[in-house]
Amino acid sequence: MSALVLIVEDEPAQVEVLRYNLEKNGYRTSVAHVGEEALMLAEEEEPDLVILDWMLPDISGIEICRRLKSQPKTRSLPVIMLTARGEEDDRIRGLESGADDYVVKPYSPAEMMARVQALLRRSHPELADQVLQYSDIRMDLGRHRVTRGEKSIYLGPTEFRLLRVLMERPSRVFSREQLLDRAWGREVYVESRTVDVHIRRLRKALNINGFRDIIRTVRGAGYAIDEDS
Amino acid sequence: MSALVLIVEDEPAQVEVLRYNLEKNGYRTSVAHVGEEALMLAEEEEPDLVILDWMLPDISGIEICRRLKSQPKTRSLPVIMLTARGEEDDRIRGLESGADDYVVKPYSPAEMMARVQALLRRSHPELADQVLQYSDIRMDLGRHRVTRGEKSIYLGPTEFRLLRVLMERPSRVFSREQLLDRAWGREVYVESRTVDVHIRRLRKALNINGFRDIIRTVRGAGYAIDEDS
DNA sequence: TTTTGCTGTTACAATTTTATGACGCCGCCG
DNA sequence: CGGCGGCGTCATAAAATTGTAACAGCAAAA
Repeated sequence: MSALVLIVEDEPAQVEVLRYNLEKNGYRTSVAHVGEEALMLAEEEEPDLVILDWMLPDISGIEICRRLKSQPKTRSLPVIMLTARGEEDDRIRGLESGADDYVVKPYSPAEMMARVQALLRRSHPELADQVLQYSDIRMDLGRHRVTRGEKSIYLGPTEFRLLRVLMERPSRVFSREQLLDRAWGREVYVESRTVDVHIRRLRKALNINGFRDIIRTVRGAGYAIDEDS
Repeated sequence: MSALVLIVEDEPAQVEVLRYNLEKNGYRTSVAHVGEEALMLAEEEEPDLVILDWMLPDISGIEICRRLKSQPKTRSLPVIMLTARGEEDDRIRGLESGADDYVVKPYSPAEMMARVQALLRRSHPELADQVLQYSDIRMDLGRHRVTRGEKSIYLGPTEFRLLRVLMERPSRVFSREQLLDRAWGREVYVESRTVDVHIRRLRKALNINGFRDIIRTVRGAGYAIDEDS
């Protein structure tokens, strides 16, 4: 199970940027467009973190933050405040209201992700592991676990490293030599055909009960992990 | 999706050279002629890299670079500074202002492309794959994938290499011998008529559902990839 | 118009590349 | 020590790719 992040933001474009980046990093997301909804979802869905826009149609971000921090159930829920300008004043008021961190717009996605991870590490260390995700496959590197859909996938060490290499750059085709380099290590000498066998083992594990094969064979070139064919 | 490169340059001729070369390499481009526009586009369009001329009508390149580097949102946006002369002084000031690389005019397009790719590889490895593009055909070499319009085209290894050779120099006519050299390799001996057959296979794959034939036969000379007939 | 030389197409067998199943070795843990 | 899981290699089956020959069409030259 991965961390659930509640996004509270009324601008659809902003929501999409956040959602895209969060999900790419393996977090689940939930969205509230107005303040009331935010308070409700914070109770109902028990998110692990909230990204809260300063300006909202109904209740101000500050007020929401204050209310979250006054309720026992949501008190320890980390909040990242999203402010339009880096004005000192806003920053102070934001932190006074109990926000755990704040980010000024415009921000870089990487920066935001770093802060999310930092806060999560503080509150729920077990949720902050690095996770690779592609299509319905999830790799939790910290826990060394792979899931597809809801199913948990068991992989041997070599298959795990192999999948990791492929997942780090989805769609890219890796030659057998490149795969040997990256998943086995430079100084190991094994037949390049051995890769075939491990690809086969990986496929077998991944395609457990009827899942579509997600590893693409490129004749004369190598393998890639890919949505289609 | 390919990388978007913002060109900031007031001289139309320079812009065209850059644009032509960037697009040939599969990048999308966006152009600003003056500094203000550059800053705006850098925010609005979220380019993946900026090529920034030193001398501009309004704001100097250095100043723009400084501003880009001072904003959180654009801080990690790689900048290539374009300077008129290779004066040491300018170079130092350019790098001081935060540019990630600099190129002196006159430069070779190949050099510029190499630098663009190097910087992209550093910041967004997934966008740095080499892509050949001509008309509506796209070849993503890293993904080993060819598309025409929205359709994905499947090619065998030889057809893929053959198309690559043709795409690297659109409109140029290659004799069968040249094609054998480049797509098959020097030391292979095969009948030159074999090229015909592979050209046929390539055409068949490329003209999937009603696309116009883009391979031009030049009687007595060879083949070329070309917009018309 | 006829001839001649190229090119387009198709079918097919040979070759190359992958997929798969089996086997034996090795190291680790009980 | 014995069993087990993981790994690399091989042998063989299965696919995909490829080179050629043969013939039909077509274009340009005579």
